[in-house]
Amino acid sequence: MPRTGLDPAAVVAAAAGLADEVGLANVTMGLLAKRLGVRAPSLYKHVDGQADLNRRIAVLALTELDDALRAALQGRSGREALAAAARTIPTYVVEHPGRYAATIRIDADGPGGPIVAAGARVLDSLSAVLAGYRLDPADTVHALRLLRSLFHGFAVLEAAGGFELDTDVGESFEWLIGFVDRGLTVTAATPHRREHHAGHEEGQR
Amino acid sequence: MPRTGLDPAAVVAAAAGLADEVGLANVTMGLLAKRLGVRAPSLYKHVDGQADLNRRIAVLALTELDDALRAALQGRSGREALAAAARTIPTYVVEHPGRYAATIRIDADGPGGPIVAAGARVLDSLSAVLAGYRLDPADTVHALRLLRSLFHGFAVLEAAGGFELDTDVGESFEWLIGFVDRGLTVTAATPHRREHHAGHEEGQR
DNA sequence: GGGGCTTGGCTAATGCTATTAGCTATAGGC
DNA sequence: GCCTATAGCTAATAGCATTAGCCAAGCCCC
Repeated sequence: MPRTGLDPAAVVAAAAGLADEVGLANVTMGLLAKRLGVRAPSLYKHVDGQADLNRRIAVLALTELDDALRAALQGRSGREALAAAARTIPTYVVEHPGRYAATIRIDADGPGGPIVAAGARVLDSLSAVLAGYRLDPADTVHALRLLRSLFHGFAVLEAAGGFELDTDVGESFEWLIGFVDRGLTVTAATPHRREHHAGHEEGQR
Repeated sequence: MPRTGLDPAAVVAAAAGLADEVGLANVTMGLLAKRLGVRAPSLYKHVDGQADLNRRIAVLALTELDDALRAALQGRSGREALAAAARTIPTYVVEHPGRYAATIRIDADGPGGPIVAAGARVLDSLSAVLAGYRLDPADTVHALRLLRSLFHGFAVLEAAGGFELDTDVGESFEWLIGFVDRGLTVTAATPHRREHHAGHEEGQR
């Protein structure tokens, strides 16, 4: 039994590739082992079972996604940056559906965990998009959540083939970017008009 | 072996409840059978295996969600309708995470399938929200996709506990509704200015 | 009211999955 | 050139979905 020279990174990379090819759910230890020219139990010398494997794929995916985002944002700002970021995410999801799926079905990972850290870097990159709009600081968190929800939702629905109608998805995408861009622009111009949420503190000021 | 009086609907209902309690992934045939006071193989007399069960849960969830949406939209329009719809979805997802999860991990279902039909009804309800804004018809499809992506993304992220920051999620939610409402209002006022997508047809006109 | 067919429930068996235990031989440090 | 840590192996266990084949409960119709 010759040493194959495996290490955790190689196992995770192979698993990620396999996930993109056959779907995350179909990545069995046996199949992955075969891909690596090894028997299934040997994988446990490198990763700590399937849950751990999923977590590592998720970290890989978030890291790659963040790299792609940073590259796309290089030298852009404002609407350009927004469009670039918005395009990057669905592109990644379509190219690497298995990897991205791993980021969704995470089985918890403490606040200090590597998944959260990798996710935080992605959030930082998205924040960079917002920086160009010079929002009121009080609006920034909300806008960030808007972008996250929107990009995530759009990417997932597109990857799942959820848009049945025949109107071109790319066209919707451009429309959507324009919509958000205009919205953020006027938000920046009229900073933080405090919405009277559900009746609290109306009246004065 | 007394007849228990099961039928497909009862099995699906039990499975949906179980999914909400223990998570969709942990709904095993054995556990479901135990819940129903029956042995696992007996379930196959009512349901065609696990894939079929998932599909049926998805249809149930989409139907319930649509009912909730219609109820919430009764007598409302414009921003009121938007807010009501937007609130309904995350509420449903938080209350029925297992059921909603089933709608995401669907393993395809032909264009005529019941899942697609149920999804279409939800889309119709969302369309009703847009009706109040009197958008240019050319904008409607895009706006619909915006709402879907946004609501879906927000609901999933909230249910997954994806919003780490300490700023109140409810506050973000109100902010987000205001953002979309303002955006849709101005879109209605300046109908369908054709975006020059990616460089095509600029110049004249 | 009884005979027969439909059918919902059962047990037993198969095959796939992840995972653990314990062995062996290899590669690198000295 | 040995010694040790360890990458890989085989064998075994346990949980899962699913199929095959049996049996009795209940309903329809006479």
